[in-house]
Amino acid sequence: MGKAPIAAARLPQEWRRIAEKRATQAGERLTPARLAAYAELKASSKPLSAYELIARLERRQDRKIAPLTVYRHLDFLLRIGLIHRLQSTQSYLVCDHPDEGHQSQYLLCSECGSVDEVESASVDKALGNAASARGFTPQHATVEVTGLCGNCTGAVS
Amino acid sequence: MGKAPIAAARLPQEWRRIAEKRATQAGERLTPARLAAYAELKASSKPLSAYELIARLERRQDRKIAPLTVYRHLDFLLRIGLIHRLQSTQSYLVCDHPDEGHQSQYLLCSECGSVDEVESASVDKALGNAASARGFTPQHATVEVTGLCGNCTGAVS
DNA sequence: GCACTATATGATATAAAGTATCAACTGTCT
DNA sequence: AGACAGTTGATACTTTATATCATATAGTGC
Repeated sequence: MGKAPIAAARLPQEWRRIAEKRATQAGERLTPARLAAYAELKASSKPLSAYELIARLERRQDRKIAPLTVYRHLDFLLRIGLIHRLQSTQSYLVCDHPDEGHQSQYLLCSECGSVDEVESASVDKALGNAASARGFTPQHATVEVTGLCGNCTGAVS
Repeated sequence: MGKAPIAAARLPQEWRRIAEKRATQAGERLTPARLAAYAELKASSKPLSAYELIARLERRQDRKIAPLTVYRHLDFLLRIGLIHRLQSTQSYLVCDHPDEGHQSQYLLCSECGSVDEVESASVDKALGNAASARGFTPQHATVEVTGLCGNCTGAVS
């Protein structure tokens, strides 16, 4: 079995560099398979479920891929902060702002499926206050708002 | 088949009345099976997964219950606002404040599993601002913060 | 009370999402 | 090249949730 290079979705150089940097910083390796998963998510206009991602990778690479394999890639990408998992839809999407120390909120349009990633300091602060008022020490916040995006607001019958 | 009354967990009268009121207001029926599911969740000190709930109901009623049945009861209870689903743990818990028009946030302790339901107006407001700044019309917000509760903060090695 | 209708429940099967275990490969360091 | 750590693959399985179709039950008009 010669090593056929893994076919991957097109990924802008800029994003590839960010991914490499993050991996290196975390002391992890950005392998072709991991990169392929990342590129596939990046190429999608919408968040993908793990199994949608598997299907797309299988189509592109023309071979079977075990769920566990992709879940490991997703774990890796989550771990180094390149992607995010939407809890309310059990799907995955690339981080728009893969900077350090971000705490994001997500606006999910129930009409068109688009997702807007927001970093609101005031939301962050309000949450911090609410938590500490209860003696609670926050580690991670899941903030996902469903509703209608700008395009879809008013466009619904 | 005589109708054996469904065995249910003890539910304080006050909560039962609230449940009946909410069901009536929604024009829905609070059947024994639905009430049993509600009582079982209420009796639990922690959120339950759907299948944990099924197991408990089966034990209490000493019979098999199909998943779909319980999911329907959960849907009902969610619909009329008596319970809430935690997205980050895929589990269900009774609403502490089953008042109208509540928008709650949840503090989940990763150490002891306890959950604190919070209604912070400032979080709500900050979220509303962030959304409208993007032309986004919110319908529902999922806000779940994991961390350490008051009891567990500092108690961890 | 008795049929009528809408809703709720039950039985069975299946889909979707995620994990466990163990073996084989790959890349890096020496 | 040899050894080690980390990564991937193959197979099976668990957990979470839904589809379909038949049966039962509760409220409504007579």
